[in-house]
Amino acid sequence: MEKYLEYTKVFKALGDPKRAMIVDMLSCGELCACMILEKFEMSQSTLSHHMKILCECGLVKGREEGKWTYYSLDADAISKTKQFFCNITSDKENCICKENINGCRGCGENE
Amino acid sequence: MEKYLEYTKVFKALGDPKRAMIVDMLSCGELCACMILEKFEMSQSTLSHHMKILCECGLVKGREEGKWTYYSLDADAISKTKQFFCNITSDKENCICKENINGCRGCGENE
DNA sequence: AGATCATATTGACACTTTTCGATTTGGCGC
DNA sequence: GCGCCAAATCGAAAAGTGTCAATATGATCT
Repeated sequence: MEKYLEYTKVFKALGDPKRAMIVDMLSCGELCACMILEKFEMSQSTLSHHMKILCECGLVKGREEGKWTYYSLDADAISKTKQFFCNITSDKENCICKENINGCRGCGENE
Repeated sequence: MEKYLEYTKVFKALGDPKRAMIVDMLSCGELCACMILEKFEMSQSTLSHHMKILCECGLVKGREEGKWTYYSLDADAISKTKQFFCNITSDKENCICKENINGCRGCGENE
């Protein structure tokens, strides 16, 4: 159950087009906040807020260097997320849907 | 840009732990709504709302049979989503972050 | 030390989302 | 046709989200 919460946080972060674009931008390497800001019509505080969400879910890491902050993707978080997505979308043994659930006549027990 | 919107809708749908669990449940095969409902502490109207969101983003398909509605994952939507996720998280040519952007002194131009 | 620049934080607002109970719709069996 | 069942829709309340301007923080430069 906590596993779901952990990853739904990541999906929630990606569930905003601007944040998804930011991830896309970062996919080729580190960028400082000011560079990301240039590419969006968005106030500086709004960008900072989006970056915080991306960092808090683990997908992005921030590295401070002097007055600048450089952001980059966290490869480990990304591969774990990919795996989680594959997990919840592919067939497996002992899945809930294979249990015999009583009281639901729509599930094939008495037809 | 529309591509982002299309898929962020999917991520938004997965950005709720209960919906992620529902997807997980459906990963092994079709289930009727009543069976899903049994597994959650959630009102019937709330479940119906979640199923609508999952269907609207394309991840899930509903099939009506008599008074029951059976839900299942859409394999095509899933593989496309996986691909989109891989796309925005992996390195590529001509990425924005490789452009030479003026005015941002934090991006390595004058150090 | 004071000015300036890059970010982060705060507070406020509009908008969206989650949730429920109540109602509606449509199928099935008597 | 009538009542029952499964699911969808409606309306409302509470919580969460995206956004901005204003302010705070903290580093660098003169």
